[in-house]
Amino acid sequence: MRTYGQYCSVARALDVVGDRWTLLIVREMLTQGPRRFTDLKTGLPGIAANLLTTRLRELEDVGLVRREEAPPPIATTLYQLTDDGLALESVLKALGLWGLRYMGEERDEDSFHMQWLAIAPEWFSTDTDPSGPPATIEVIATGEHAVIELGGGRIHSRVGRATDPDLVLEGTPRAVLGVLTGVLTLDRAKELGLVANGRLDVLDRIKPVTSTP
Amino acid sequence: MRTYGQYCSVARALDVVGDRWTLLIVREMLTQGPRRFTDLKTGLPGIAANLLTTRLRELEDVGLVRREEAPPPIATTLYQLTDDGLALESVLKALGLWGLRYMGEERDEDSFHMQWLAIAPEWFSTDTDPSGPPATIEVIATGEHAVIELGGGRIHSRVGRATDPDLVLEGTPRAVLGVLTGVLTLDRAKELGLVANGRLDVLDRIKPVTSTP
DNA sequence: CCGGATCCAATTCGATACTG
DNA sequence: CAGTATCGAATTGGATCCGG
Repeated sequence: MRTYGQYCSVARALDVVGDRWTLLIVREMLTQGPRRFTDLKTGLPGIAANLLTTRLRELEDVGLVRREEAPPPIATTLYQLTDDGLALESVLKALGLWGLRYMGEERDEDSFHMQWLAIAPEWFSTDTDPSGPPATIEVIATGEHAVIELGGGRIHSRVGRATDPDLVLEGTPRAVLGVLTGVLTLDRAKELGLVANGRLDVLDRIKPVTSTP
Repeated sequence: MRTYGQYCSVARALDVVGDRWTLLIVREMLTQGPRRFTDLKTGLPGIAANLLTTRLRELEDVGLVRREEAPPPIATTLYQLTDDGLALESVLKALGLWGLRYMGEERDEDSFHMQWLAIAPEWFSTDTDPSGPPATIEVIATGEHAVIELGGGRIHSRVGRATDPDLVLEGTPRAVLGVLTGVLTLDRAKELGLVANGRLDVLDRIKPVTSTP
């Protein structure tokens, strides 16, 4: 772990999590919970196995990750974030919110996992009608499914299928992400191939969070 | 600029600002305003000149930095953040707030600049008495001076000397930072060598911001 | 299959020296 | 002051191999 050698909390933070891949490894465990080595490798297309090994050991050494030997019948080691690791959520939210400005272009070589899209409305959007009735949106992109649930002023999302959703959205990752974060109007998203079936008014409740915390 | 190749806004953000030194270069311009090449190099102890050149060009290419040829008598080029660059403030705040947990240890080899300390109360603390009278704190560490001003619920800080401050704090960077961010009690800081002269009650108005935005 | 370890090529970084 | 040029050191990426 190379250090910047500066007595500054930003530099200190980057000393710990500034290396390549580190924050993306944290993202995986933060949004998915305890993961096996192979799960992490799958969720991080392009990472070399030895580098993942190295990073996990570094994260363990600085106390951001805890490894747990799962008992039989699983009989494998699980990697999970400690409280200090979980506290990085605000950093990932700020980075992801800022990075939304670069989501306008989809590159052909880009990999995609539904969990990256699913977290977007939970982190970057807000329900403008907190006292409104609960609502469920099912999202489909590249054949994968996710569920967005609104209720009590909170937006929660997870990978998987919904039973009896109020609205179903299907399209490219970009089109779906656009409407769920408010950077695309529904009309514009439809021009990009989005198909929406159900109670479209639910979308009016979703607005982007204001940038400055 | 190596890319992670993931359609995820966190990964996209790291594609742009995840390289070594990049966020620290942004920190300099964000907290200090437009800077010359040499100013940046001075504020970033340890960076190689060629790497600074490379990073500045990359930042310019992605539209986060604008270079401006200052007219005579300055006759030099100034580097400043664009609006997209300024929007990284929330990322640096989140990182710096998280990184405070690592400020407990001062390493002998660490470099220190007053501007790194001065930004701390502005970013990581809050005035719990917004309707209280304006107050001025002068801070001295390693021979450098800074001014912290409270008033109207805001905390503002800058490098330099104060005229007629309500309180003067002098000590090691760690001791001063500790009291200004609320991670050290005044008594504990005094044990670490802090000298405080003036209206100590002003310190009671300063509390750490809550972690989650 | 899972969780690595090992090896090697490609890339990036850091230190120093040098220039207009 | 504001960078280039150069070169060795360190890091990263990719492939392969291995014990349970």
